[in-house]
Amino acid sequence: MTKTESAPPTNFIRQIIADDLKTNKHDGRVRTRFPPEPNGYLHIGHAKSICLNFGIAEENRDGLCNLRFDDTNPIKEDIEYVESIQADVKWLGFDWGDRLFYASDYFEQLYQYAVQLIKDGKAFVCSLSPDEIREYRGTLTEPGRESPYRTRSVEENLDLFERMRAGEFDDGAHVLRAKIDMTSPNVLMRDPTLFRIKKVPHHRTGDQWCIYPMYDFAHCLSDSIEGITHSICTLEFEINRQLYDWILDELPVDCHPQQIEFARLNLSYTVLSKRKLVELVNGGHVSGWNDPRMPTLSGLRRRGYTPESIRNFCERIGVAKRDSVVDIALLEYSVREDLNKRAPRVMGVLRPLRVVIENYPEDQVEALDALNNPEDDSMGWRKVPFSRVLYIEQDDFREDPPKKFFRLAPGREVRLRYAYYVTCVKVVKDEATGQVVELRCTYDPNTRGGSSPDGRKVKATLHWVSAAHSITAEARLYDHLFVKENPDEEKDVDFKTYLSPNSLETLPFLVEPSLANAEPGSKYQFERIGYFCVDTVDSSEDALVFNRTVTLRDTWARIQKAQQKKHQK
RNA sequence: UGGGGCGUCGUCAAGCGGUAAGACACAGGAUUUUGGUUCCUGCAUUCGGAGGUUCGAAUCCUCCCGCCCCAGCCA
Repeated sequence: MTKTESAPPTNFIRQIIADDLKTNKHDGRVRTRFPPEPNGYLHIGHAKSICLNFGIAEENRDGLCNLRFDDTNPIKEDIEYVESIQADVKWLGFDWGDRLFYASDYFEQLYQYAVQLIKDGKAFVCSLSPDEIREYRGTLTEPGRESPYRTRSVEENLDLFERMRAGEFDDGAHVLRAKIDMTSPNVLMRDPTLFRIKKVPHHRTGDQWCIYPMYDFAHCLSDSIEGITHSICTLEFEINRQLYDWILDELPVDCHPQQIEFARLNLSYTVLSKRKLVELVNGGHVSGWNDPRMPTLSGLRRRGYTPESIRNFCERIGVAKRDSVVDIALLEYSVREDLNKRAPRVMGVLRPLRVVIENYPEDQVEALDALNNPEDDSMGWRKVPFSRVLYIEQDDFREDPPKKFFRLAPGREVRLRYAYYVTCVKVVKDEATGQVVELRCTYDPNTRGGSSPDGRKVKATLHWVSAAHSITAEARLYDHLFVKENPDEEKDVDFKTYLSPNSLETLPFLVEPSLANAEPGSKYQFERIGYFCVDTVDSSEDALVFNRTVTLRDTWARIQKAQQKKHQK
């Protein structure tokens, strides 16, 4: 064996780290962190970042990745989110050990660092109003002007800052600002705000604080305090790097991590911005953060996605700096690949067509053997009841079969999976509508199990369910949330106008009796239909609910599409 | 029109001066008791464009074009 497990594909970040290791830049340490703000649920885009940060730590000897909540804005944050985020990271399969941190753990240190900056004449208390600050900031093409409060003495600044902390002032009365350069072409460097007053209780520190650090101040210092070596973030923070470095350069810290930016994930037919996801939840367009149509980790989990499939997906999409939109087909491919190996096969009928086997004894029932997974014999066999009255899928019968339609048609013989060869001898229609309501068939008793001693072949194998033995469950058929590949392509059109009306279709589902005790969360392949999992929220023992994770690849559907196109020409 | 980034197949993405990996998608074909899986085969004479350097350029230089980000007391 020359190859064991293939190493994760390289990317520019792994290269930087490899180079740093070579030059012993951080004494050979590799320390990353995943720093979510607890103001929403994690989505597949976060998974990319989690896999990157935790993945890099796992790949390197003594590599570690911290989980740190960037909880510097109590107005938006909530304990509900810190809990769901931890659950999601764990579910994905990553472990932060004892390194669960919060920026709020560092509030006192951060305050002291700010005091240091004031003492060094590098920060001042500014009493301009928010509007005035904006005015003074200038524009992208014009330099800003210095605040009239910029020249306050160190003593006055110290006093004011202390009183800000003590709660003597109202929200917005003062802020602490860094003294950098109001003419900088980088607007972020024009005396950025470091602390602001918010008389709001914090989900962890309660009413201990009424001033809270801004992201730019808290993030770099939190990284430094934790001894992070590589601070990996998304592209929009590229311009923040200058400030990140400024703060760490001006303060007496002994760890100055390197910020590295990569492109965030975009996925076709969905949206991945917290703001938009919140909008879908609050607007009632989905049932919640864990609606199986949501690209959130909790939604994907409920939909039936496995952590492995998501990690494989994240590995396949790569990491780079260019904006991109990954085809959702790649995500779907990743679940199918995983579920194909592990999901037991079962049978169920979504749109039933009644079939009566005329030469099968009225009261006879046979328990036929069915293989649980052709990909894995160790998963064993099960019994499936067969009787005179069955249901097959409406799609599996055509009175006038078109070219290349191999399934059942008048006079045609097909195989019922693990059962018998049957031949359609009569089509029963509703007199009023002309609709096919029942098929009369005959079976060949010599084909029990699905093969014929005379070696004759059939072109199709159909799934089926015994009418008297099937269980009626509910199927929830999910499809893309949006009809447009890139729902937020046009700036002047609300992304919600592209919400798909067909993202959820609910149908009764006739399933084989072996499913009677199916556990919530368990995953199955309904043969010839797709992968499903038992819903963890709405399913109960006497009312099973199956969520369709993803369909099987459907070559016949593609042939049909091609034929339709031909006809249109 | 300030600054910071980015442009390689339909979609991601390797490539780091020696003559365009891989994956998904797509199209054929083989095997198949799932039109599933698996397995073959095909799929960028060309790297946003134009010049230049070089024996040799996607890789180096120059100019141009296009896209993204920044003017929260959000992160």
